[in-house]
Amino acid sequence: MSETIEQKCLSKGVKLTDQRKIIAKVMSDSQDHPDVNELYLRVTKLDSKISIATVYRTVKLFEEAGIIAKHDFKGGKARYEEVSESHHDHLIDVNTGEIIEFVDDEIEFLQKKVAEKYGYSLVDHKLELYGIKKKS
Amino acid sequence: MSETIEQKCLSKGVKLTDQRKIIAKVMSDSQDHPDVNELYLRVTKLDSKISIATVYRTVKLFEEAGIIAKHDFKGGKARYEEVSESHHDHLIDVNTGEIIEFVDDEIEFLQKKVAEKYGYSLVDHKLELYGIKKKS
DNA sequence: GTAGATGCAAAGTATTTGCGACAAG
DNA sequence: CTTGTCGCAAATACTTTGCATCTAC
Repeated sequence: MSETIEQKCLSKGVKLTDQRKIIAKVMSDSQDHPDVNELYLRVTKLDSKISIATVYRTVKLFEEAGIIAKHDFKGGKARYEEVSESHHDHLIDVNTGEIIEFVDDEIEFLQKKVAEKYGYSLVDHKLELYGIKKKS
Repeated sequence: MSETIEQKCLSKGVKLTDQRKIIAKVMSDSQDHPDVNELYLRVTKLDSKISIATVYRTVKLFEEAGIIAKHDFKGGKARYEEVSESHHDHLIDVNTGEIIEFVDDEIEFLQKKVAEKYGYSLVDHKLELYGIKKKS
């Protein structure tokens, strides 16, 4: 891990309140992709007085600062994860909800090529694969 | 166009009410990716008595029958389009909101390969590219 | 005739916001 | 100090649902 969320806040001029420190810690410790309510549950274990409004405000802030990433997987709720060094996409098990992170350079390259073909510069992309586990 | 939405309803045993016929027509005539409210506006131009609840119920029904596709592009609202012969993905202009549909067989193939690699059968996927138009 | 569809309004979710109190820089 | 943040509750946006009525098959 190169830079902690707290460090990123400082370098981006985001004021570090107690609540934000706790939310930052919870995000860092999360290996999954929690939604706001799940985040709220984890956060209130560390400080029971934090309100869900603050969690909403903070994830939005962190997202706009490029510190965490927002996903809209099927299910209606926004889910978040810390932005890491390496970009990756998601393979979602439609039965269990389990999420596998993967990288495929070839696909990345082809995406850029498609955008170019239509006269665009790629600024962002979203790739989600939904699958069912094969019996082995 | 091989089969109309109405024909698909019949072959899937979906009862064809007047409201559904109108919603089917509006979907067929739409070349864009309307959200439910936009759909409601278009539908009520043809029959002002259709309620938005029926539009919600109908798009859900059509989606479950595989007749139309639901997308969750950035913006929070679900958006729909008729399912056509050819599968395609979307390139979205982040400035104008314009949506370009594209197909890239190589990417399709690689997606399947990624899923296999992790022991999964691909049942669905979502690929969205977000770009800005290059000055030419 | 009957199971399923509709319209309406009320109820759910997910998320945002106004405001007075409070805290970081 | 002063600007921005927090907690609370009310507000908003999108979507679903209970119920009495109506309609396609």
